[in-house]
Amino acid sequence: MQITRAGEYGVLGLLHLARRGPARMALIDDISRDEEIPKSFLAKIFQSLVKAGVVQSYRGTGGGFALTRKPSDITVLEVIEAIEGKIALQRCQLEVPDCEHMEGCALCGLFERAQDRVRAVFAGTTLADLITTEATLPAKTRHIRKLQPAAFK
Amino acid sequence: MQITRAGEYGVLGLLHLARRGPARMALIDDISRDEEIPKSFLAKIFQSLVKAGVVQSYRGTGGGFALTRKPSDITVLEVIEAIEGKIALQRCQLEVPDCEHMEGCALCGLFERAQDRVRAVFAGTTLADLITTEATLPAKTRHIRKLQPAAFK
DNA sequence: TTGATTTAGGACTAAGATTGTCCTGTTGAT
DNA sequence: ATCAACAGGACAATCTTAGTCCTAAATCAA
Ligand code: FES
Ligand code: FES
Repeated sequence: MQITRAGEYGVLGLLHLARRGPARMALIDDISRDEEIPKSFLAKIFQSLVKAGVVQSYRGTGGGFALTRKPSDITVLEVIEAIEGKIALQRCQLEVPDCEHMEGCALCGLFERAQDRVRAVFAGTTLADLITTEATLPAKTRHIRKLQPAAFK
Repeated sequence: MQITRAGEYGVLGLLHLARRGPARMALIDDISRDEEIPKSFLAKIFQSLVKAGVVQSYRGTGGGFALTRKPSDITVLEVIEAIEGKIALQRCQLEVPDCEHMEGCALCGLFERAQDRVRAVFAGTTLADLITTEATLPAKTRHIRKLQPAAFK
């Protein structure tokens, strides 16, 4: 599976949360508006993130979502795989492989190596890293501009 | 775009050709049968490879397909991108980006880095490499078993 | 307790991509 | 001429993506 909008929206949504600072909550409605992500789709995505334990949800008035950990402890890999399932460059690389050329095929090994590289890149990047990078980008071309970074413990 | 069956079939088809040795031709019919790839689909795929200059086609009786270069001069990247277009982990990475979060978004940079790694892996592997790897795999689990490797000049 | 607010979860759908098939050429050899 | 083979386009079935929508459940507040 490739990285789809769902994964991208998930990371962007969490970045929004991360920029709010520790334990600050945000409504789906607000995130959706600020990040320009379809609301009901984002709601669905955040359900996966709750299940994966990346965020916690609170219902009712004054509720919303909050990160369960510091942004520097949440990797992009974790977020994307929580939403899309394990990253696989090709069907042979899935948990239950469904490629009929299976069993030690040379090509498979290559796909696996490539996939490992991708996962390593994502595993080595946290939400905090992305926020830091964001700060180095020219302000007018930066995607998220509604909130300033805040300190996490 | 992820690596799809078309790309996989393309590489497998070329490996078949490579195993035949220099300038030996093969019919779509034969490749299709030996590699267990749907014939008309493979025919379509090979059209792209002809256009990309990786193989040459000969029509009429005694025709078929032959590699235009040594297997050690054909990279997997080249083959896959000839068939599927440029490898992109995500839509932001396409030639004409269609992501509305564009313009210096931090996430984009990350996707780009991951994608570069993938392309590097594929760019660093040739058909000859795959054939060599194949030889180290246990015979009964090897995918392609119809032909033995032959020396290319 | 009633009602407003907010997430949870499932069913559903439209559009697009993938994975083919099929038919009609075109080219070349005999 | 005729047969063998690729070329190319139109078409179709299936799957995936990218959502929407509706009902329920939890929570808070008056
Ligand atoms: S088993 Fe699918 S490409 Fe090797
Ligand atoms: S522009 Fe699409 S994720 Fe950055």
